[in-house]
Amino acid sequence: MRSLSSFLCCLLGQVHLVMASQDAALPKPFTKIKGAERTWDKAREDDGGGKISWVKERNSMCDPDAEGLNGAPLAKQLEGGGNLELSPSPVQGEKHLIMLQTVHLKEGEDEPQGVSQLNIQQQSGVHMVVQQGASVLQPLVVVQQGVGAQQNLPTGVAISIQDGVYTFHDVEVMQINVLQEKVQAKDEENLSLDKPPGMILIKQLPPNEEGREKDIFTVEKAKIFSCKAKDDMSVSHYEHKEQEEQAVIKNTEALEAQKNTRHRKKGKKMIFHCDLCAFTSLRMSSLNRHMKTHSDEKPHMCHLCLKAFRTVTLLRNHVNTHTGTRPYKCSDCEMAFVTSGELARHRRYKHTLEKPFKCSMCKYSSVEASKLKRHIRSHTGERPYNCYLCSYASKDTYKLKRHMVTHSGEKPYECYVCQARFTQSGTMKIHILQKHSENVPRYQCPHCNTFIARKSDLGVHLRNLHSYLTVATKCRYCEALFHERYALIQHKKTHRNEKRFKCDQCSYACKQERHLIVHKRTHTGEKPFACVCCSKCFRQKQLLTVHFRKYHDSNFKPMVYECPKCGKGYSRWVSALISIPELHQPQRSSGIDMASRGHRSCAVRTGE
DNA sequence: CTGAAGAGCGCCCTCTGCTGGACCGAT
DNA sequence: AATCGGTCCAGCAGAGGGCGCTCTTCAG
Repeated sequence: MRSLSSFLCCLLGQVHLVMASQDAALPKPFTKIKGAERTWDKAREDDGGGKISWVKERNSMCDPDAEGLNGAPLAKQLEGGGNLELSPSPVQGEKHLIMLQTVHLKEGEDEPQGVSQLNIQQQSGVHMVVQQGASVLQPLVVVQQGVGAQQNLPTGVAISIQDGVYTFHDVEVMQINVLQEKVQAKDEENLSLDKPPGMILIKQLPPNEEGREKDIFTVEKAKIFSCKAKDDMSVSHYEHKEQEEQAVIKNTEALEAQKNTRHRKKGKKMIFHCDLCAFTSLRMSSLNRHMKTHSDEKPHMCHLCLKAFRTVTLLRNHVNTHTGTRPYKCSDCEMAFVTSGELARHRRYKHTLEKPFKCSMCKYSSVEASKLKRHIRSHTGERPYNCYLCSYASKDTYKLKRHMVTHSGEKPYECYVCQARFTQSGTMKIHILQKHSENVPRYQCPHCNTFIARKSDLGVHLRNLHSYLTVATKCRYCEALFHERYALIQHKKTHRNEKRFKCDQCSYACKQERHLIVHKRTHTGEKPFACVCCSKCFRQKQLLTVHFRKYHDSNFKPMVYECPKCGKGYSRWVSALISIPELHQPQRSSGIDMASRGHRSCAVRTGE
């Protein structure tokens, strides 16, 4: 299928399109509009290198006497069949609202009657015709039955003006309106590439090549309205709703001169369609009711809060929220709801567990279609909601909102016990549970007796200590091999209290290697620590330090521990302590009979 | 014209798991 | 005293459940 951009270029002639794009195969965050502004030459290239014809149009596209590019009358060109050249660039600085319609035809069905079949291009079942005799030239994009479906594209994609991707199934009538309107210089300044999806930005280029680079924005916002397009997952109402509304206003103004409602034959059925959006209906009453959605008229006012509503039903539902009236009560629980739909959905969630929306890629199913749509994003990776402060993009609005807290520094959740503040409610909840609850749940490791406060930390514990190591680790003290760190650590502890460092020259054994090294000096006679003052050598650094302080440091004042009973001084605190029998602490004794050397000696001395 | 039923969007919530800094005991 | 490693803890994001509300469709 030829891209619709080709069609529009075909239709508009020297018109520069800037459009929102959609990648149907791999949806991407649509807040970043991928469709870059196309250059004039690029547009020509995209159109198939001359396969597309161009039609020049004068002030009014409906003018049958308008000249083609080559100066021949338009009607003549049309009569000639084949290629029609359009060039809607009458006066620089004018806006256009193109009226396009797509009509699904059944196989073998001809174009609608009363339409001059100006077959601009026909490819893959899509071609464009121009309505004859209409007050406004209304080219129709005609889609033969099944064309859209054959693309296997998601339903509800009203139009995606990107090469090769656009579907019309589900959209019975589409209009692209190009309004002639004086352009303001300000519009040029406001021109942005970041137009929302579904917005077609059309630049009017001057007829001469030189002026194309400084083109004037003539067709600013030819909005493709489509209620169905809301189904498209790549359409962000979150971000573009306001812009869409502005576009609606613009188009509303544009269409002011036209009738609000028109009807058109589709086969033998009468189709009523809204001029302000793609809404269609077979019933006039439905259209009339729909038209109220485009108006601000809300005649039904709540007497409690003065809020106005379009319908009595809406008002009643609203008033019920004031009064707490919930007429629809669940028969299986205490829940009650304002509407029957809420009750039905509640029953599916809580009681019937019916989940009609099933994911084709996994076993997930959901009660609501929107939940399935959200779930599918976890398969596609689509992240439509972009943070404007960093590169983060979210799959739904709530996560983006939650993320924005990281920029504001806000901590909305406060612990009611210690007033500590948290960014997420879940974090606060676990804080209260761990810090302020009596029966704190702890998670026991299934492989050892370790208890860990948080499940997530148990996961870390399992990964670090109990995961299988393909390469076995050898114990540093023996030949044992272990594939699990925890087992190795436990094994090492068995070496902890054994005197595993043995002297090879005597029976000496010790727990620490450094002690063995010092001991071995008794065999070798090595005394590596020499005093710088008297050249006396020592086997241990500590002995040298004591020696230096005692004999060479004039500032050194040895600590004196005084016996609280007799006042005698001792060089070690333990000696003073054990001098008092009632304070005697055997564990501090190093095996030497300090008591006999302590107060007893003191008594001897004091007994003098 | 009205109301039920259903669809759709939005919002808020919980559960879950990962990450990195802080803390603390063992070495 | 320094280092290492395990646990504690808060921050943060992924995924999904549930409900409020509005709109469309359709039958009575």
